[in-house]
Amino acid sequence: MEKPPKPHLIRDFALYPAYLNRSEQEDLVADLRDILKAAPLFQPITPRGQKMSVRMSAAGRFGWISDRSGYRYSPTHPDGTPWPDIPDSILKIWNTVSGCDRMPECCLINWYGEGARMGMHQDRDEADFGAPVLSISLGDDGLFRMGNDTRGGKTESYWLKSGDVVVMGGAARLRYHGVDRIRFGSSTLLPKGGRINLTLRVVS
DNA sequence: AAGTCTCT
DNA sequence: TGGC
Repeated sequence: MEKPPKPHLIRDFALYPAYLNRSEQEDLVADLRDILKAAPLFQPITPRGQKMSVRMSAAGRFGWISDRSGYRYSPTHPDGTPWPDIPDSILKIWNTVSGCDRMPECCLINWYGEGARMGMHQDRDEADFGAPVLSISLGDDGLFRMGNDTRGGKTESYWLKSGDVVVMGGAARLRYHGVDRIRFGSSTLLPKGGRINLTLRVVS
């Protein structure tokens, strides 16, 4: 409970650069390996039949999934099994920086390989927008773009690096955001390269 | 109700 | 932007 230094604050979007040091990042990756053994990455399909370029999995009571019948939180992996628990190493980060009294119910795991992107979207499948969304970057640099409460208008871009933590709460909670590109191979954290983004959310 | 898509 |  000693950590958070002052974040860069941009319109209620808080960026904690280098929040995790290298060995903390390595410990997280080791925890993720166990999770992904039980809940393998899958490639979601949008309701209109297009493959997303990121690969996903999750931990916690819910994972976010997309398929032809829509976007939703699901208590099970597409293979039918429940998601693994969110490890304490990750819950600790939530408790230290989220400023939220509820625990996260979903730890989404997004793996971005070479060329993977995430289109601009809002996180709005949750029941309580009072709880923030917390994101942890691991591996290759990713170009994150923040927009506004509606589509269009001016946006701001930031290169997120391994170990960075971002909190979208308050007025930033429902802003459109996305990932425009990955600098594939820019980090040595993940042996196969790529970027992992962990997103913690209260969903119910 | 669309919606993290792809196109300009 | 379009529209399962």
